[in-house]
Amino acid sequence: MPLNRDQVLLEAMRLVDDDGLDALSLRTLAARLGVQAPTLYWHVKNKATLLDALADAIMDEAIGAVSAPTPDGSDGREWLLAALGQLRAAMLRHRDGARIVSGARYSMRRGDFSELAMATLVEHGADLHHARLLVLAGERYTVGWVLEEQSPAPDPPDIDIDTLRARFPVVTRAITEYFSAGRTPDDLYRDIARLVLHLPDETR
Amino acid sequence: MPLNRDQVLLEAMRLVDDDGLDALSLRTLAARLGVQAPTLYWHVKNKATLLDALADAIMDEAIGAVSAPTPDGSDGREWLLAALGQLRAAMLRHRDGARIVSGARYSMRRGDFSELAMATLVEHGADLHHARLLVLAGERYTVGWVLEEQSPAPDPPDIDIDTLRARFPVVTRAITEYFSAGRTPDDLYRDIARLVLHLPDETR
DNA sequence: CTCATTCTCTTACGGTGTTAGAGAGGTACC
DNA sequence: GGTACCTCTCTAACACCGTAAGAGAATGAG
Repeated sequence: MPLNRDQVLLEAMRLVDDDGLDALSLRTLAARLGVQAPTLYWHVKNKATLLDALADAIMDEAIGAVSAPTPDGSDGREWLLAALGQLRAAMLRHRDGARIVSGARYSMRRGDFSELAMATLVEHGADLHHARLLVLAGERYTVGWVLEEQSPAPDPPDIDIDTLRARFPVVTRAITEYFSAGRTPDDLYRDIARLVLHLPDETR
Repeated sequence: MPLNRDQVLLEAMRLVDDDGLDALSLRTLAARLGVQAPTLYWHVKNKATLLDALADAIMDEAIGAVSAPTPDGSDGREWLLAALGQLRAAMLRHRDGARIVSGARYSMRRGDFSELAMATLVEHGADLHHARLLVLAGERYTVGWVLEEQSPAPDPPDIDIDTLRARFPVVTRAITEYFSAGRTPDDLYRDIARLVLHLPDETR
């Protein structure tokens, strides 16, 4: 039974999930599929398009998880908040997910997400101007956020906590205050997203 | 006169500005400095730290360009908007600047920027909670934005305009409407940033 | 039986980051 | 003056990378 493009993509995603984007080479991917590296070129144009396909897959997950638009009277921004949460979740589900999405040279699925979001907002009564600003703000914020969230923490010997406290007093105070109240990174993402979308602050 | 770490960094930045981040290899960098590749290891630990140093340099430009905090009574968010504009400008000044900044494994200067921003906001009377949310929102949005802004447009044969119109009707309508009014990408960034920071809409 | 298609193979090229270690040049000390 | 050290650059090599060219096996159609 011959290899198949979907199997290649699936195994590529597994490899990335296991060992990270930097560990994805055509040779190791081929090895996991029991095949030689140049064979992959039969199924995939080159590595760049493979990465684009991975980005598409992540965006598909996000779009698929977005709930159906709520009834017309409700606030479209609440729906958008949930949609952005699904986008974040889809990227978070895969190691280096945000890097993959943001690194794609062109992904139609990213456009699909924006289209869905803007159209839904307009359906809910937003004018085009605000829909545009809200969706762009939300998307860019979310990608930037997860990019940071997934970047590996520096090695402990590399940096020590007291130096940080001294150099960044306000920042450290701000984050310890936030998390000491039992809140999670998910909460922080959501609280800021609500700010970005001009939804009422739900903190405390 | 022996080579020097600063010259290495300067030439690396020049190379990136000329030919893009993907063209930065230790061999070509060495060649531009009239030296063999392994020589660079005397001045720089490895390529990753070189990239971190480039990110630091960009962040230094941004921090250096940030205006002195305005008098106490004024709105700190207007100051933050200007600071974020300088961050964007610094990344935009260098090819792949946002990729370099977002790819840095750890850059103290990014912390410096956040600290400066949060401290200034607090100085201007914001409480810690809002300072935290505003700064994080603004930074992540800005990095996400410029990352997109600097990603190369796909080749024209690769995608055609009518397909886009059909697939993304609302999005294309939104962006053509925006730019047909004579507005620039700079305006769009700033309009959305004002939304993110809850500053009054200045559009039209 | 033959031909064409589909898929995988081997071989190879030019590039990458990085290591090991030799060696040149200058400076400091005995 | 000799000699030990430090600074900086070199050559040589390793293991890896993405990718191209083209041979060859397997399969199915006419």
